[in-house]
Amino acid sequence: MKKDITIYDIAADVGLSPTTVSRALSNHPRVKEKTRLKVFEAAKAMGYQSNIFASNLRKKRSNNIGVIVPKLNSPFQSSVLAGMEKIANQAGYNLVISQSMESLDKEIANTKTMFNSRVDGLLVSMAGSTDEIDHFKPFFQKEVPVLFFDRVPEKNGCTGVIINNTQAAHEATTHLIQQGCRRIAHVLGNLKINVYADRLKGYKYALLDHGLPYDEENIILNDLSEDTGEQVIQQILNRNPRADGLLVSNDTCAASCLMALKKRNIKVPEEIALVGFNNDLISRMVEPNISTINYPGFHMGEVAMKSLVDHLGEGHHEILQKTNTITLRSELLIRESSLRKKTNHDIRD
Amino acid sequence: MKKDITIYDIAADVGLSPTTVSRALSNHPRVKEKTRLKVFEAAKAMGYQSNIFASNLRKKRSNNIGVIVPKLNSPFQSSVLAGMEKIANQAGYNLVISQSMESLDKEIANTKTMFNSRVDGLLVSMAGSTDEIDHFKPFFQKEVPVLFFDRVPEKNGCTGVIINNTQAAHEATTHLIQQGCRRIAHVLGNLKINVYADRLKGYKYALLDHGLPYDEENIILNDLSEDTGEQVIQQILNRNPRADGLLVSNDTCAASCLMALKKRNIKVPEEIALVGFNNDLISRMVEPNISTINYPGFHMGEVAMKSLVDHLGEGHHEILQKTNTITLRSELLIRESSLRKKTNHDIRD
DNA sequence: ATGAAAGCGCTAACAA
DNA sequence: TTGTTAGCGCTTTCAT
Repeated sequence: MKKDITIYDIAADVGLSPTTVSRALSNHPRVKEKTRLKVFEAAKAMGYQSNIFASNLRKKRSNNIGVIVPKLNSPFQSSVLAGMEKIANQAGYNLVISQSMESLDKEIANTKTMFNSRVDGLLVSMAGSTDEIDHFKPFFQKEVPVLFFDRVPEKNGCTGVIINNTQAAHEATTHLIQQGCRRIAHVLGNLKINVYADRLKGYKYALLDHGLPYDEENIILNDLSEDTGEQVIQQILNRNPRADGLLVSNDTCAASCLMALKKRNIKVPEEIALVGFNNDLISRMVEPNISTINYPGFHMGEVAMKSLVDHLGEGHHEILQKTNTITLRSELLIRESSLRKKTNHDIRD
Repeated sequence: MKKDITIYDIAADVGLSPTTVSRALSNHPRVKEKTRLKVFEAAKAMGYQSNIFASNLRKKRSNNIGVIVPKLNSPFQSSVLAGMEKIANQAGYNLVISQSMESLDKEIANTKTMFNSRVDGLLVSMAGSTDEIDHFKPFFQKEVPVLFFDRVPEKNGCTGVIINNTQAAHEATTHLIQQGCRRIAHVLGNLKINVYADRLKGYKYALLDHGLPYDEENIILNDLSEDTGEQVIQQILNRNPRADGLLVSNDTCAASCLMALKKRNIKVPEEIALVGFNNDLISRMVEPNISTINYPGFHMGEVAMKSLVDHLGEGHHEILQKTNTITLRSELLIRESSLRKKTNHDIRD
């Protein structure tokens, strides 16, 4: 490997000090325009590449932002990441991404790695099995900003970007009730996760608000993956009277349930009305279209990254504390899978 | 910000030289076990965090691997990334990810950023508008390994991980012909991209092999996004006689086409048989299920990252040259959308 | 098995 | 506007 060109080489070449070269290259205002140009020219001619390691060492920052997600290959998470990348890129930050695979151990390991690689900030959507946040302590202690999104710790004092899951589930459940459903089953992921715990609350409250009984047997827990539908529907059919409404916590599982229902010639929405979550592509593509909660992943990514970047840029360490939680708007999209009668609700999509 | 603990602090504490502390911390063999333990203990007690910037500066490597994809939020790309993350994580590398948004300019900018941040290696799936690879020259010159995946440059000499797109399209087209299709339309993305150019070849050869005419009007180009189906079907219906087979270059667009067909009560597969690409979730969820090419995204990510990591680990700069192209197996999954008569082909899924 | 010394390339405080 | 000086914290010869 041949030796890299350094600012010393440039300095020697143009007859200036390394300091001036450094300043010129970083567009420091107190450098004569002519000097600046001369330096840039020489740098280009000599094939100079700034050594970011040295710069990092001096400046004590990496220009990297870490992101830890449960799984990279999920429609929601990848939308979030796309939004984050957009903003980070604009702001001149690099994105270092890792996945926890829903495992606390991996999340801890990833957090450690992120800390050791000295990211300037960390964005986290927590793993399903995570029930404590001790592993973020090093960040807190060192005052490296940590911002949670979507799946946030219950503990107070953590900053996060979320939607109002309680409200969303309440709205969806209410809608089902308005469509005439009286026995609504609710399919959820791990209740340790705020997202699902909150939705369960919203579901309960909606039942309560309409004088319907809450029955634990209507709560079905699984990992919401694409092949869970059969089992969900099986479980529903085992009961008598069976459910006439189904609120599923993501569209993949909702679509899977729909398939299982269609296989058995159970009419949707007439016999069982169905509402999903996320507004994934699939909810628009299956037949009937699945009513769903429009969950703004891309936007959530943008907002989360924007707050972090602003925070880093301005250097006040209070903002992130002040704005403790950012709640994004979500909305129920009513489609064929739950619409039994025409109402004032218009189908919007 | 209070001062960080350094190896000097530890050295002072345990009464050793910084050198020995450094060696102990990196498990150098020529350090007495007892010393090693003592150092680790002190490090832990004092809350030491290795300064990776200094280490990078000395070792001239970042432990980061860069990845540039066209879009983060695509089912295929996010699977690839998941596979890459898995391997990189295991091997102790961090993933720095950015997206080109299908734009050459952004790809160039991202490449520059990756180069400046001194990633140890780069994985790239090229943007649609990229038709030259000059922007990777700095990497080539500095012998930083660059490995392409899926969308690779036509130019020889670049290492890449791909599937045999020509063969895949050939197989799919042949299948449609065997199902009795005689006028097969082919929906593709930007033909600058090897992926689509190769598929077009495979499609043509298959027609040729079966004595069918190639008609350019059967080639439909668009961005394969979720709302392209209407337009595709419109275009097909404008012709007389209309197509009786449809090969679409991804499942999202295939599903969209399917919707448009169903809307018009055109029977699939009877009137128009349909084959997609990628084996995305959606191909299994719509009705009828869409026949598709199983495109191993996750595996492609694993393989690409594995080759890169191996290459970096072993330090021989030849391997990557020798194995010029790794071709992964893909396969046609025959489902309802194209199966007109029972054959020996079993429906596998 | 341990240590001394040098330097990776940059930036920031201070000086001129 | 430019330069001098002094590290940032680590690793790596080379010596002991």
